[in-house]
Amino acid sequence: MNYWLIKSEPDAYSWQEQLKNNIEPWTGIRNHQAKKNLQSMKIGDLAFFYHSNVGKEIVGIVRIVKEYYPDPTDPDHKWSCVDVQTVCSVPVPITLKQIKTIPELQEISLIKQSRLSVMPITAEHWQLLCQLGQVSSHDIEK
DNA sequence: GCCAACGTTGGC
DNA sequence: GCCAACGTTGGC
Repeated sequence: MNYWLIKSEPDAYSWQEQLKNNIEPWTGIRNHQAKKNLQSMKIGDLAFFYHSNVGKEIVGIVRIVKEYYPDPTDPDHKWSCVDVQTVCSVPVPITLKQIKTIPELQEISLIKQSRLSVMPITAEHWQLLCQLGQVSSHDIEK
């Protein structure tokens, strides 16, 4: 079981839309490092849903429900995507500002590689972030 | 293969 | 709106 964080600009695709859609193909990734991360995702993996640019906070949790397959939005058929399903909202959204104040979280890619849109999160960081967001373990059971 | 110029992301 | 950090393109 791996943990991830995926970014979306709410102007382009927001958590509110994700709540409505429930299952959504995570398309449009056009960066090699992000692609590598998408490729490593397994069914059942969990990912934080982060609002970049507007909000700048972790607002939800999704589960990977379909592994790496060709991105239908790529005319060149070079890039791929995964499907994610809504798991739950984060009761208390975790802001970037807050993350920056926590010494244990200074190493996460969200801070160290601010441009990366799909990144791994360690189990330790995942647990800590869940505590901060007051996500109960009951919320993320299958 | 190097590097300058340019484009994009995303925080501030 | 600005800018830092990348990524990409194209001339040499």
